[in-house]
Amino acid sequence: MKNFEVAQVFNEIADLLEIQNANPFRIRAYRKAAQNIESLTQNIEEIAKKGSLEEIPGIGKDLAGKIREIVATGRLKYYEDLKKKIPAIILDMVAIPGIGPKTANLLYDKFKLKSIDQLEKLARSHKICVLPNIKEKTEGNIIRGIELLKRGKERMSLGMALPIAVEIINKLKSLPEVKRINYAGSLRRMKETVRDIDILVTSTRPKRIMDVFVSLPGVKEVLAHGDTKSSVLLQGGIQVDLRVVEPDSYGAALLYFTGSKQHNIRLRTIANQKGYKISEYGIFREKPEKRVAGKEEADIYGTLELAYIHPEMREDTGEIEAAAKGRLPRLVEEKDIKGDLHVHSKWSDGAHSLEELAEAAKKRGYQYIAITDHTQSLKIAGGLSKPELKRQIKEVHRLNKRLKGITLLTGAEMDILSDGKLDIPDDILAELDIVVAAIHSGFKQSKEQLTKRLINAMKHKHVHIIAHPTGRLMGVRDAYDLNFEEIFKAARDTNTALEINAFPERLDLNDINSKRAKELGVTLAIGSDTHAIDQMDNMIFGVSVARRGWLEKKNVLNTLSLKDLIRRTAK
DNA sequence: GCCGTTTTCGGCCCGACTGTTTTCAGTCG
Repeated sequence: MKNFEVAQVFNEIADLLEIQNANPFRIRAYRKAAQNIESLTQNIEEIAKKGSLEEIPGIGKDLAGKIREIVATGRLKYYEDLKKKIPAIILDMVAIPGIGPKTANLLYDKFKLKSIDQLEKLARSHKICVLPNIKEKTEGNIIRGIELLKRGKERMSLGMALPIAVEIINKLKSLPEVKRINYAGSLRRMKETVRDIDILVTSTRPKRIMDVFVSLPGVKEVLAHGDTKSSVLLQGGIQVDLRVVEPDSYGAALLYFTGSKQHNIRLRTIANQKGYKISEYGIFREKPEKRVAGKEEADIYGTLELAYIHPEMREDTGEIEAAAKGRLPRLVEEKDIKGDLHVHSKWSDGAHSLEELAEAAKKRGYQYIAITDHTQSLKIAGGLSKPELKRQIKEVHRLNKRLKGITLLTGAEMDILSDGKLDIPDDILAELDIVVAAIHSGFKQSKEQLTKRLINAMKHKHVHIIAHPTGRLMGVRDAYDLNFEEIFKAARDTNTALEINAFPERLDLNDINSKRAKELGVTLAIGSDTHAIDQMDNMIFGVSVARRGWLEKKNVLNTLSLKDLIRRTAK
């Protein structure tokens, strides 16, 4: 049983309770528990086995019992009973944007609906407006909500969202009315996927900014257009929310819109305990009411006697406690990265020559990059045979004599065969500076087999890094199931680095696994997996995962200088 | 349903926008 499966049950219970009009705080307790379980770095089954479920924040006696039942039987009677009481169509309706529990119940009671299609027909033929408080506009909203749902409000990758946000910001920046502007939300927290893009602006003339925003090119539909808050849909259904506040409220608003929701709730609770109130306009002393701060985020944290918390950590997974004790990690930054240890060239499936790659790396300020082309069993990617690899090593050495200010490291991305062996013999591996190993086939093996396969590769005396350890490709292939505790311990014991692959569809290891790996003393390597020069810029996404995993400079292999790296990788 | 240097009971973050009203409920973030 995986953590996210337990979390999903609790989230669905919360949805069901909402429809039943249950105590909102009880509903929140389920959602909070779900979120905390999802962000655990350890497997919930093992925590249950140890009997320490109630140490998880938000898990008390009752929920601990429910978790034990799920872990033991794979089911939860309470949840199944609840589902029986509520028609599935009501749950479906609540999933439509704009329809909440109240409206869904009302619609069901009146029409005894069987399907969403039926609801759409009723709305289109103006038969819903017989209900109280529903007129033509609401019918229109229901139709639009159904269309939105059908199109699917998928989360988009960070790599897709960030450039869109930057483009909109650049357009709005040119307005003289715009003072400060930044993106917020899960994008600023650099979550691997984001649902919509939040942008915050300070201005004393919000109306004009709103008018420009809702008529930007690319805006397909305006969802809301108020004085301080507007929402639009871009082509492809991407939602962008814009909020305008006074300059004095910038910090408070940025804090609020960056979230996460759980982080904000914790801060507001702490504020209450200390006699303050936080809103998006500032932090206020309650009696007598007086604004204390709000212009900068750091001032609000400061008022609560907390150290400044970087956006990537704001998930209420212990960062607030750490900030109170002054024990926050000093997060690794992009400028700490001294080189890239996962780069492909024309020799296999990359687009550029060794020389072009070296020049691009130098421009980025790197000291080194490792050329890690595929090896022979990965035929589809033009993997190198033993003689080809030998020739490449010679070529790299020859180039290094000529290159100034950048060093190419010899390397390869070895294929880990289905039995854990590598596809190139040891004598040549011994000549390489950096050996990266990865699984490219046989994904369907059992958890035990895959775990063993990776550990065998780590035990190999020449392997330095395991690339994209779980093999996931977002939207294409799920991560394969591994025993992470064993993998991490083996990585630590064999002095093998695990990769955070910076490719936006991979980001593998992810944030949660990286955090656990660090806790167990594993070193991580952030690799861009570049196949074309532009992709070197993806490094920022890998660094974001590292920051979300609380990693410091010392936890990341490629923050080492060339000299230290060579010393460290001499196995 | 959880939680406790105010508490084992009584709290639990806070505000904007919309559509329908004419002071507010519902929904959303």
